[in-house]
This record gives sequence, C-alpha cells and structure tokens, in this order.
Amino acid sequence: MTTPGRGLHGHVLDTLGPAITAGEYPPGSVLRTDELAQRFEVSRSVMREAVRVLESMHLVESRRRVGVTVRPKAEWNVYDPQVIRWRLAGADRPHQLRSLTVLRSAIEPVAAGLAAQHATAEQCAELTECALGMVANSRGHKLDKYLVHDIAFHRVVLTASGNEMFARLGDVVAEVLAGRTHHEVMFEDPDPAAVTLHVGVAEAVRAGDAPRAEELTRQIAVGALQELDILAP
Amino acid sequence: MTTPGRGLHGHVLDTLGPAITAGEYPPGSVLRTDELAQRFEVSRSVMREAVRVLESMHLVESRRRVGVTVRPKAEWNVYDPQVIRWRLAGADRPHQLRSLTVLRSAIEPVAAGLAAQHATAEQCAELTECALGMVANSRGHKLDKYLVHDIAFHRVVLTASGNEMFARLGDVVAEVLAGRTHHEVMFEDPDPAAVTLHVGVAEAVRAGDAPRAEELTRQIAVGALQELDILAP
DNA sequence: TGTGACATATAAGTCTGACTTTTTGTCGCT
DNA sequence: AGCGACAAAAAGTCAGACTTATATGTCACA
Repeated sequence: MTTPGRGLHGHVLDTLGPAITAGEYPPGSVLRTDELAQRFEVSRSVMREAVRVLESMHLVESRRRVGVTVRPKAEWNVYDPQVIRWRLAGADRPHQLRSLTVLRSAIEPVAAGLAAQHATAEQCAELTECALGMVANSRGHKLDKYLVHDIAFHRVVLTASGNEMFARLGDVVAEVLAGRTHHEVMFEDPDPAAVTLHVGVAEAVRAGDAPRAEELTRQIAVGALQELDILAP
Repeated sequence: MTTPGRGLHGHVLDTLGPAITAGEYPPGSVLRTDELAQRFEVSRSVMREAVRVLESMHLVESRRRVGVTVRPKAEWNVYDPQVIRWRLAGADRPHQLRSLTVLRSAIEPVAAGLAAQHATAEQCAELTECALGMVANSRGHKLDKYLVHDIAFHRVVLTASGNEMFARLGDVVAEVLAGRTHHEVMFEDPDPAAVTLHVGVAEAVRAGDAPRAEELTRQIAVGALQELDILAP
C-alpha cells in the first residue's frame, strides 16, 4: 500500500512501529533516542524524525530529561492506516480484525444508503460490474479474483456515499477483506448468500432505493460478524 | 486537547498544518524545506521533523530533487485528531462538522447497542449521572454545563461499547458537540426531546436492552442530522 | 526532426559535533 | 520532615559539510 521503508527513518519505523503496537514495550517503557540511534545504526537526526512520527501517532511521548515513553494503547491513533497495518501484521491481528469488522458493520450500511442517494451513473456501472465479477468468480477456487472484485465493490460504495470520512475507510476495508481471505477462516468458496446480497446492493443503489441498500448491506455485515463469531449464528 | 506547540517543530506545525488543511496550498504545490526553515526561522533539522509529521498524516509527500508536494485532500488521514482539529479551526469547519456528524450517526447507535451488552455497573452509573446532569441543565441558559454532561455521556457510551475504534471517537464527538454549542446554530436551550432520549438510552443500557439503546440513539442521531439540515425534517 | 545516452544541477537525505534547555533527583541545610 | 540549591541527564536546537537520487536539459547520432 504505502511505500515501505522510504528512507532510513522509514526503515526504523518499520521495525519500531510493529514492535510497539505489538506490545513489546509495555506502556510507560522508556526508550532513549541516542540508544535507539545506536541500535539501528542511524544518526540521531534520523532517529529523531522517526520518534516524531511515532509521537504524531500518539504511540509515544517524548519528554525532556525522561526520554521517549510508550503510551498506553488506549491513547494510540488507532485510525492511522499505518498503525492498523502494523497491528494487522502482528500478534494483535485477530483482535484488530474484530474491531475493524464491527466498525465496518456500523459504517457500511449507512454508506450504502447514502450511496443510493448520491452515486453517479458511472459509480452505479462500476458497482454492477464489481458485483458481476464477484458472481463470476464465486465458484471454483477463484478466491483471489473474487477478492479483487469484493474489495472494489466496497470501495465504490464507500466513495459513492459522498462522505469523505467513509471514503477513507476504503483502504481499511480492503485490508480486512484481504486478511479474511488469506489468513482467517475462509471457506473454499464464498457464501452464495453473500454474493446474492452484493448483487442486490448494486441494484438497490442503481435504483436509488436507500432503505433497501442499507438493509441488504446490513445483512452482509451480519454475515461478516458471524464469520468471526462476534454475533451468534 | 493535545498540548499545542510543544517544541519548535510543534509551532511550525501549528502554522503549516492549518494552512495546508485549509487548502492554502493547492494539491501539487511544492514547498522547499530550506525555504520553509528560513520562513519560520528554525533550523533545517526542526523543519525536517515537521515535514515528517505532515508526511505521516499524508498531507504532503517528500521527494528528492522535487521538494515537499502537497497531496490531494482525498489522500489525507482525515481521522487524525490533529487534522480534524486543524480543519475544524479553519474555513473547512462547516463541511468537516457535517462529515463528522454523519459519521457519528452511523457509529453511535451501534456503539450504544454494544454498550447495553458490555457496560459495567460503574459505567451504567456514570451514564445515568450524565443523563441527570443533562436534565438538570436543560433549562435556563446553562448550555455550558449541559455540554459537559452531554460530552461525558457520549464518551461513556463509546467507551462502554468495548470496541477500541469506537472508544477513540470520544474526542471527535466532543469536538463536534462543543463546536455545535459554541459556533453553530444552537438554540437557547437544548431540545427537550433530545434530553428525554438521552435518559432513555441510559435506562436501556442499564437494562441491557440493546435494540432499544440502539434505536433511541439512532433518534438522537437523526436530531443531530436535522440540526445541520442534512436530513429533511 | 526525433530519440537515446549522458551530463548537470537541485533539493532532499544523512551525519557529526557542539551547545542549550528543561526536568528531575539528590544532597545538605534548617 | 520540609525546603531550596545544585548537578546530572536526556531531549532539543543549530550549523555546516557531505551524499544520493533524480528531473531536466544537452548533445550526438540516426
């Protein structure tokens, strides 16, 4: 997604970020800039830049005469895409995946309802195209191709909602869907009911039927929650 | 909220951040580190740290031989609390307030439903206390006191949901509520219906009645949307 | 006239060392 | 025990020199 390790400070972040978000340094742990600079074999300037970025994510706090202290998890900027990626890549993955799926279940139905009101003709076309692509790859071990269309589908819905906050969740949803397909419990072929629901959403959006688009998307969300045993089946 | 201007690089951010998020530099604009360092009368090291932070927010992109280019709005990390504050403080305020209110309307009902299932006894007590505080200050020009309890109420609900992503929206909701009271259209006294709804939510959460908590919160959300003319009355 | 290789200028990136500032812990005095 | 002065520690700041990547212009050749 984002270019990894761009520059020396990026390389440092690629190591320190995952370590912190994985809880390797408990809250209150103290790091010292000079020591870190030595450990990563970079200059203090580079290390300081890395610390500034971690600080802007509220992962750490830098105080004079004390050092760089790790903040409690409750203060982290958990919506930062970088933080989300780090957590998804580490031991926190299952927990993060659940949090995000609950978030999706709240957002996407509303987004679909708004999309039904605001989607352009072009977006409607994209949507049906995505739905068709899902149908076409819903049988016969074509999970990867299915995934591409699934991701595109949800991204279009979020974008078409016309709300910038929703739109920016496209990347997050993509990570969740990809994660589910590649690492979590995903049956050999996707649930046919889910595929049908996606087609229905595309139709509802095209027809401008907001309540129906919202309701169908809510059912998709229920399915996603059930997959992770968040909701009783 | 967050300590402003902590250190020189913080002061630079306090000026550059609002300027960029206000659209003063159109997407693609090129800034040069050295020039900025001169303008703000800081060393290049400090300026570089500031740029790194802006880069981590996806507000700018730094490339060799080119400079620091401003990214299009669609790529910004719009969930970054700092970015939200900057936008709320600038000309983008009304638009940002609308986006956030729509976000709230999607999240909070679900959060309330979850809170009804997961809230501790202590959280239930806090909630009723907040609701009572709202009732007590709902008449007679006590908007500021009312606001305090209103903010606390929504923060408790979001926290009690047990979802970390929801919980972290507490600050955002606080900003929206404060913004509505202080700058936007807010009648002399809060809508009595809204107050009643809050009391109802507190009761529903205490009773563990998730559907009711969700539905009542949804009605609160509808009210908030109507206030901003997002929803037809 | 167009195209490819090459040279050059430019701005970010990096490193180092010296200095400043703030904060905290400690020690001695009352 | 309380209080104030002092010293140490770590981040913060700055200046300057050097490195590296790369966009762009130039020139020879087809």
